[in-house]
Amino acid sequence: MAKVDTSLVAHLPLFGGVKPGDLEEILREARSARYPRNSAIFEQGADAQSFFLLLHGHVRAAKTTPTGEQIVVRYVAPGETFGLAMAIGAARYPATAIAVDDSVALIWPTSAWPRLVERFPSLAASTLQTVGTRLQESHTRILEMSTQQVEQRVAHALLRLAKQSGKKLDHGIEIDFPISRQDIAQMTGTTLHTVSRILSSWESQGLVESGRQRIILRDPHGIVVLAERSADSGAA
Amino acid sequence: MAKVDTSLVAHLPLFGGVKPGDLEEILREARSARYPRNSAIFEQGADAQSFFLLLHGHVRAAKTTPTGEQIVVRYVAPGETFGLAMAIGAARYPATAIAVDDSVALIWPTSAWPRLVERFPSLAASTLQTVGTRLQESHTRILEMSTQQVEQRVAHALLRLAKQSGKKLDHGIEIDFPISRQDIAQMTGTTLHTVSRILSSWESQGLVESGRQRIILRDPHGIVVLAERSADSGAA
DNA sequence: GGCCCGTTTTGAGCTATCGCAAACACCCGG
DNA sequence: CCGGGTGTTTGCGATAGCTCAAAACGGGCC
Repeated sequence: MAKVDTSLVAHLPLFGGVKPGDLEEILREARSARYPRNSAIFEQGADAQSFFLLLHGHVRAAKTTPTGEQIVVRYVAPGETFGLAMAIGAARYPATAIAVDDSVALIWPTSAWPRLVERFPSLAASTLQTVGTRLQESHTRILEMSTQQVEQRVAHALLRLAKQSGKKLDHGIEIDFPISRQDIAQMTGTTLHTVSRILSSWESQGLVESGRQRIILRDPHGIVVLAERSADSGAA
Repeated sequence: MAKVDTSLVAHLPLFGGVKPGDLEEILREARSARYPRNSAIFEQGADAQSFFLLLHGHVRAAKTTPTGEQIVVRYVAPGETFGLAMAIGAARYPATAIAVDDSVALIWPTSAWPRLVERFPSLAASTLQTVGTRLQESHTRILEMSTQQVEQRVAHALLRLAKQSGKKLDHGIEIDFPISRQDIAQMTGTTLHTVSRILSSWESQGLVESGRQRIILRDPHGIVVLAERSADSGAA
């Protein structure tokens, strides 16, 4: 088990109220692991034995229905925690986590959590913040799904991805990991067909440039305009 | 300010790790207030000056878009906390809270939160659990909105309301506060018209009995069956 | 007791989006 | 360099649910 350099993670909000020396103690309880692209990190319904902090790569958290339909709960970017089932009192993971790119994560055993929060109460506080923020994002997503049309929802989704994991190019912003039409459909509550049609249309308007599991926002502002349009006035 | 009887609230999960004497200290920081039916407790966007524990009545938390459309985030039942913006690091309320029935709540000033969690770390832990549970419910709701038809979503919504706030009658379960077709529409991402049609149809099948802001589930099991039906086989 | 207002019901047409199906493009491995 | 497979595009019909409209209903207030 390689020792983790504290400087890599010290600035994360998670460790907000933690002294550098203490940070080392926290990290000592973790190990790290590599996950190749498309490998599963944990499966929905499995025992929540660990929680994670992503160091490199990108992870997709997805939830599956009994009938096999799936939605993408979120994409995890480096510096974010995931698999926090235990902190919220769940014994099993409520979703499946897949590395969408070669990824590296720190891993703590779930059993270490009670001890850690007792010793470092600020961990509970910052985790509460994190989970609270996700709850708000969740509500925003519900609001969008309830009130907006598919095109607007896709626009919002792409803008969020760009903000979270966008790589700035001189001719736009590229989403920095492989993402398919299907994935976007599962983020917005629609079908890959509809997403494909929308992206095709946008491409012809010069708003995006896209290909196999790859999307570049050429005109982010134009997409913002689309996203905020209140359901009338389509293109002629 | 009337003193609050600790026995009323001691059993709540929120106060799980708190000693009875300490509980008294926590309650001393709170005041209580009455909210008449249909009055606002706080407005979306307002300064989050307080957080609340509902003692009696029912509260609807709703989120509004810039264009005036609304969704119901959740209904709060007695014993539940709401308005926790501060715990999750928000300076303003992300939703509006309305008493849907004459209600009574305990109120703490937001400013007391840091002190309370420092003194009683278990508060942070139990709040984390609460928020985590809500996050999961939120994800479930997104999953439903993405994969189910309106009728199933309405069925699920009513079953949840019945579980949370159902009053058992000999001829069914009544939802124990005034709730309109519009409210249900805003919980499920549809329109009051569609909800009305669905309830009419259910009524003719003997599944429910309903009227002005009033719903009784006459055949809860039948509704469960509806809720779980996988999008095929309608009635003949 | 009658009136007024918010809620509910119901009809009829419309359309955004789905579902199915088929052709296509691109990337990787051999 | 070619073959196979996954991901993407596009056409076409079907439809669930929306929108608009109007009437009926029910309760509380004066």
